[in-house]
Amino acid sequence: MADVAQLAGVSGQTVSRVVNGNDRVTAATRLKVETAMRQLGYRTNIAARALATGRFRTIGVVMFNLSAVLNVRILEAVVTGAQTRGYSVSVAMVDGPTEKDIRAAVRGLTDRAVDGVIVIEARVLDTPHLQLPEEVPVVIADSRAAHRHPTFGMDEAAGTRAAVDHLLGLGHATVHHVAGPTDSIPAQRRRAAWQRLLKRSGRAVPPPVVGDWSPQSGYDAARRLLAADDVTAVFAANDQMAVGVLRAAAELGRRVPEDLSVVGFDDLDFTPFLSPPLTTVRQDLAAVGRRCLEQLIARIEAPQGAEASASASRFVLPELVVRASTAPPRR
Amino acid sequence: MADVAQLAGVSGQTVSRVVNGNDRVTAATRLKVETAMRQLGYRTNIAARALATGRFRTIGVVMFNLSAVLNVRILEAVVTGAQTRGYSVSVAMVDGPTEKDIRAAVRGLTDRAVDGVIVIEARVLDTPHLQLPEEVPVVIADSRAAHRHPTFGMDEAAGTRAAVDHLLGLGHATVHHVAGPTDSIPAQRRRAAWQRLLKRSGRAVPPPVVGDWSPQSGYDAARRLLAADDVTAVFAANDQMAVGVLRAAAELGRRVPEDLSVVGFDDLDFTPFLSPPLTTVRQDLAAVGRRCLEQLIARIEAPQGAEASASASRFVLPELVVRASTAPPRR
DNA sequence: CTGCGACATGTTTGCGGAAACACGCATGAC
DNA sequence: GTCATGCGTGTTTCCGCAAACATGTCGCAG
Repeated sequence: MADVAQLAGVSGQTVSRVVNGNDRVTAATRLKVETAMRQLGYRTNIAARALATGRFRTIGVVMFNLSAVLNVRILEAVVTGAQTRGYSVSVAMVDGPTEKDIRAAVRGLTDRAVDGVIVIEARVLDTPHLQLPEEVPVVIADSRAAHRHPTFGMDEAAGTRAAVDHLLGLGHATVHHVAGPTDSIPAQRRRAAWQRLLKRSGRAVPPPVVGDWSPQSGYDAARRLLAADDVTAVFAANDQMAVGVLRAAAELGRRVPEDLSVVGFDDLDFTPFLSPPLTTVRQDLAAVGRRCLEQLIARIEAPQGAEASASASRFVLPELVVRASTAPPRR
Repeated sequence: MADVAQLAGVSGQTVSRVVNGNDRVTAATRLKVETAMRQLGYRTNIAARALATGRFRTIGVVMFNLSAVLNVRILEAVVTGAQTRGYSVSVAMVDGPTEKDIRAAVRGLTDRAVDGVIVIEARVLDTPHLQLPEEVPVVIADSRAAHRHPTFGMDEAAGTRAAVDHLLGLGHATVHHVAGPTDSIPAQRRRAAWQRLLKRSGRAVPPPVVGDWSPQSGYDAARRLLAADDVTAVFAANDQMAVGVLRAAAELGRRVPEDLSVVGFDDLDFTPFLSPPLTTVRQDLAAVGRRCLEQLIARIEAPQGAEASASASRFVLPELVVRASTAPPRR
């Protein structure tokens, strides 16, 4: 910076002013400085700026794993959004499902210099109310609102209702459920909603079979489920497991949808091309990512009193996509 | 830091020594300092450290998009690896496929303070030899070696050979190809290898149908391909498109594998559960990510003369997984 | 008993930029 | 004509840490 200042015949402070946009600088001096910067290939050192300002223009994202396609979609939305707002994104992965692990990850990130943190899918076992250190603003991408921080997510109950009502409306006596892992919040909520809906309709609530989101676990679950031959409708907590269910049905000679209706969750890109095309629940995860980011940046840039802006609806509504894997039960 | 120093009754420099590990500090003073740090909740300010040392302990990753599952696997490996080595990871997404776009992204990253950059899938249209600014070490995750920077990737030719040889060995007269987009390097290489292999075996080389990696494009391609009824074997450049092929075959009444053999590429987690389970080529992308990271960190930490360590094999060998979507042609 | 090292610790300085303040000059009101 | 005002620019200082060098202390050999 000093070199630029000297070449342009001004003080370093003036260079700083030019770099940071329009403080009052004459067009002439601005031009001189800009020319000098270009000649010298000047790049501002962001460590120095961060040291002086206390801001990093970086946000941290905490994730549990990147195998879950849906979480990646949130990440993608956050990264692209952040980029256009002039922020960069630091990604951290956390191993365990406890609040302690998350806290460690967030600490690692704040040590590492971020202005704010987004936690994607707060899969916490040990506490229902995630509370993180207050050093920087935190926003959580999750489907329950119980955290101490602003939270955005899907309306899991609405998605589940769409699926269950669809099957019930088709005439099925009840709906069996292949659930996600018990330490996953979305899985918990889908399962709870499924149970509540069946009860409310006065249907039998068969014991759910728990999977781990993987196709293999869906397959295993279905093998167990389909041992009984009165099962006519299965709601899987995600599409991957639904694929496993479809496979098990094929192996057991149960035709879908004639003998068995199957509904998934997520609407992954290949689901329309399965045999049969899968009826599933579509979620707009990118919207969740975008909202998290907006909220976070709002908090970062308006340190106090930014609470008011919590107006935007916190939960995105999913949408049932009916394809060919569901039909009325044969009688 | 000054507060800690005062509380511990030592100089700031000694605190710095304790924080940065084992310079020679007495166990006693180390203990005093550590106690003081804990009492005060001291966290080292990494901006200041970066300013003083010129190092950021951050690496940047440039990606084209996060929809491609395989690229995400590389990212995941890089993030976890970096974390254990004490580095954090900054992700940048680049929109366009040209070298200019990539260069802009890398610049953005270096402006943003990274010690090195990993470029995942250098999808470049305008130049076969990607060359990036030399300010920091760059490593490329790609399946061709022509870049000016260390490169790690899959052996696309070997994977393609496994698939094509398998089909030819089964007795198919030739193999049709659903290719990936023309601006993708892996797609180009798979297509070129496929063509070369057919020629070398003296087989007819049918015109490939180009898709965009999506299941939909695979479906469309197969509809076109299967209009002719002498097609007995299809090699799709990725699993997603293979799913589309499977679907099209089902709709057209072609049984797989009796009437049509299909091979995919990637071995996504759900492929064993398709109907029929898909024969495909498995790639260990995590290994690619790990090697890129190792190489990059080696370069970062040994600024000069690190060239010698290019010994590790640059291309990971994929592996054919034979399942139920391939069979000898009916005669 | 002296002197030399080795080692633990303190002091000084600088990394590159921005905030706070100081300064000089032109302008306009009285 | 004098003085407050506003604006562009320069000066000083500090952000928090680590590198380089300086200092003090102790042990041990001669």
